[in-house]
Amino acid sequence: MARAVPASRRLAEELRGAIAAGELGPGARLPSERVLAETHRVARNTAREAVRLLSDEGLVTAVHGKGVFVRGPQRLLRFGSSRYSNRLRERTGLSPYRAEVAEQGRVARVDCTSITRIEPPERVAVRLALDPDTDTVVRRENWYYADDEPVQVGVTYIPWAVAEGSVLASSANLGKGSLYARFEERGHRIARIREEVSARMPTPDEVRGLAIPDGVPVLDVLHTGIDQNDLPFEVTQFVMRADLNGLDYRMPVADE
Amino acid sequence: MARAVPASRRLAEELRGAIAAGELGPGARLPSERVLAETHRVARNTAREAVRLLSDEGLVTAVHGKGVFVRGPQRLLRFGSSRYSNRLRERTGLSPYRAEVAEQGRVARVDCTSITRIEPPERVAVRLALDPDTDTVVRRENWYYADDEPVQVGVTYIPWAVAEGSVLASSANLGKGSLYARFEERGHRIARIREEVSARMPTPDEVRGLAIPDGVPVLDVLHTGIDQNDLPFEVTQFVMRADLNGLDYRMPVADE
DNA sequence: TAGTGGTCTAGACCACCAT
DNA sequence: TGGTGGTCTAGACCACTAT
Repeated sequence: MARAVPASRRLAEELRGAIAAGELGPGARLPSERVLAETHRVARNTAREAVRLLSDEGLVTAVHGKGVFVRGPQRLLRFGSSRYSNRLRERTGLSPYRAEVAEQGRVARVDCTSITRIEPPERVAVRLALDPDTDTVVRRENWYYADDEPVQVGVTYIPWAVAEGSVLASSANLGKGSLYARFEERGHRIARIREEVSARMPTPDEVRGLAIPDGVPVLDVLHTGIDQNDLPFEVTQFVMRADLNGLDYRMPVADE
Repeated sequence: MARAVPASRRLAEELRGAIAAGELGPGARLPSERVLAETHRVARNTAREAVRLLSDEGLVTAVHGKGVFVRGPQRLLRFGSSRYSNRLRERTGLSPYRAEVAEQGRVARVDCTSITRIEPPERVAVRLALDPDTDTVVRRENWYYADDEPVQVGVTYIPWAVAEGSVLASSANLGKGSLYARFEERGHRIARIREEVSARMPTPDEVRGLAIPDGVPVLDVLHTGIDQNDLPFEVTQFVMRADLNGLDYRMPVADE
């Protein structure tokens, strides 16, 4: 005989089915935990456990005092290599983030919350080909919002030799064309990028800072900008809410 | 006065601190739920809740009957555009997956578990520029293992016009050089790829199939292969355990 | 057999939200 | 004020692992 399926899982499966079948569409409220418990003749904790299973899958979100709601698919902000296109930057004067958010009819905001000079973390030093003991970098922390909702954090590391004496090292306001225009003035025109992508659950700090619901992972992207002379001149670590952001890369395949 | 922090969260924080400080290193066993409950003077359910918070963060894994263990960082299998390199394929005869796994001293295995002919899903049809009502595709499902542990699933869709009459449409065993060598024989040499990356929590099916622990998301990669004439000839959806897989892309930036 | 995590009960009180 | 989710208690029994 088949192993018994726990009541909480059966209830979860039933609700999952209702969501998949569209009986509970995006935004719909689930029956309250107490109602679920009563109708299914289980303790409230058991019904609650079922809801938690769905929440951990990212299917529903609980709102204290209001109820549990079905999450709908959200339109993703899509970022790819084109966001670093020199042409795009020169034509629009818009940062790639602003362009993508505007495209979706939302309001973009970017805050530079801190600029410091530090010793580079190990993995940053490696990618910038710096000596972690003697070289320093400028660390710029940026928060990205869409309609005042935080969607990404980016921490950029710039070798001191590159940033020294420019607004890169001192000012939150970078002026027209933003970051990469300033790099170009310093002799570094972006030619190639490397992006190392992984995904993980957010840390408690990230959950707070980005207001991340249960059951939503983050994309962790380590970006390296490389100039016309094959020199890496900038590393940025992006942490993105995975329910609001995606990546869209187009690239040639090495031939010959 | 500051809002009170629930006991379960305080306990979780304490354990998180012990893990971060290295007092509980990778592989270490946490005190049992009953011991935690007694030493912290809370009910077992409360201690259990604390452990669950850590589990949902991906910091620990519970093993029924044995205990709760600290998860260590695992070495990622890294995949990027180079895996589609024609040169690599021609030089080694190895599939890119096998090459990466071998590099890490692990044993690779790939199983093709099904080959069917179907109407393409909407998003596949769009990327292959097919008519979803009249065109059909060959669907090949592949499971990827490292040391007999499942790490990825890939579902490849190939237009019938491309696959017709070749082993692509019929045989799990593709022969030397594997998939892309066969495409080339059919006149499609891979020139560019597009990869659309997102992350999410796994479905219950994926949890079962890939044996995914709690607190581990998946990378969901929609890959499109494009040939020398700018024709898309293949779409693959990869679902990868995010604790074992990463992506590593290097690409030029559009200039001028 | 003893110890572990997994599930469940039947309560209780608190914090948040709408009316 | 009444309904919602959030937290907690003090038990109970089951399923799995080790010895």
